[in-house]
Amino acid sequence: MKFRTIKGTKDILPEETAGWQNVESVIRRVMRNFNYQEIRTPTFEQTGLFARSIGELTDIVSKEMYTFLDRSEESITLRPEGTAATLRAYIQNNLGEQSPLTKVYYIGPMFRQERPQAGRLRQFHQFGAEALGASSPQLDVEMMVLPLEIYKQLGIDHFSLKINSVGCEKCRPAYKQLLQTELRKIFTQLSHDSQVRVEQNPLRVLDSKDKKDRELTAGMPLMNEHLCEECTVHFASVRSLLDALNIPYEVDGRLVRGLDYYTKTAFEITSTALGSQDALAGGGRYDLLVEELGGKQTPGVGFAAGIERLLIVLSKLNENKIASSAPVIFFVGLDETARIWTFLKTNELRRQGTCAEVDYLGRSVKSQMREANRQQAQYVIVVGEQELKTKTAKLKNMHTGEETAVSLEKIEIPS
RNA sequence: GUGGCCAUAGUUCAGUUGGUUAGAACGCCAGGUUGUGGCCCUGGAGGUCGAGGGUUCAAAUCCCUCUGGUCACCCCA
Repeated sequence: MKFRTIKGTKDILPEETAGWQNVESVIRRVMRNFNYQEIRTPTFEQTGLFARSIGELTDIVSKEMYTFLDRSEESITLRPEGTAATLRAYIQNNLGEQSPLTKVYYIGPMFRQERPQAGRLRQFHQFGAEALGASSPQLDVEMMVLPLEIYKQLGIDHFSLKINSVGCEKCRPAYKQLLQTELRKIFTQLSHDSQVRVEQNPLRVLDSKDKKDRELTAGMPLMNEHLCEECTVHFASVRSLLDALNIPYEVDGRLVRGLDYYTKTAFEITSTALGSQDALAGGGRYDLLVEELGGKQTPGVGFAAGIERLLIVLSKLNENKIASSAPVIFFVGLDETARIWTFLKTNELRRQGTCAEVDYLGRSVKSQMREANRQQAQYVIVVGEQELKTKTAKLKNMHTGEETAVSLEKIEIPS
């Protein structure tokens, strides 16, 4: 075979699209109910936008981005996530000047050049939301409720929500130093990856998946134990709002997440139905990011969720079985005259809003009937010389096998 | 980026210790009396055995390289 999809990319085939569309429509419906409006940004941006927002030292920026020079030698990157571009659009179009609070959602492909595995692709799809302009913990909670509600409406009830507070510019630096001092004491025993992080991003050491690192850092001070007054209150509000909404969650003091821009709240939703890539959604607050990207100081919160991973969970639970569309009526033409008539009639019905189909391959009656059956057509009308002469035909119900007379002038389909 | 496993019809898989024209099921196509599907029956098409090299009288089968897939590490959606 000459051409294949690029490693880590996939065709979404006709038999799968009904399931995708169903998921997308639930996402859009829930977003609408929560009063979020869709935003669509380009799939590629200036490389600097991502480097600046996500963080130069993160894995995403340092080794996973699809970056290339375009013909004018500008460095371009295929978006690895949705927040950066959304905020860029927010700033560029002065959305903050038009209303004090902006609530938007997006849905579309993202790109990261990682080694593919279960639940991880190089082009994958995310949906997510951002609320810009308010620092209320209510919005932090809304960002958790949104994906949970979408999952619930799709029939998923088993997931776990982990939350943490990663502090702010006031309390994080002091904690960071404290943690670094502790980490340096056990430096030589840490895994290579963690050693690198001790200086660059010590909080991430606590989030290491390495078993030995976990044991070594077991008694270490946690960020959420060293929050400033403002962050403490904020975190407590988030928790009490979750309690009030009866949403089960777990405080995980080690949760940091891989993007540098989070402040205060960080959260993650995981599912045991997934393999080792078990994160279904993640998000958090980013009160410094808009300013970092050149906008006015604006607080914000958001989340992002993977659609492929959601579909994996749904298929494991045997949910989201959406039947693809089938013709309401299938015409069988017997001779050339009838074939032309059925083709024209099919077009007429289609334009009136009925899904109709004919045979285009010049097949036998038996074959045409088989085709109608294969396509799960609801009704079949066989048209030949006789039918065209009398202007009446038999409407066959393919489910019951029953045949009733219909006028070819005015085809009425029982509802 | 590192590692394990895998690669045979459209699909899911068989294929003995290397040995004739590489099989099955499902799917697809066509028939089973003059113009009717589903079940059933009959027949048919469809494979450079991932690619390249090597060992051998002989390779789908053994060895090497590459490519692709998959899972895991790392990280994340």
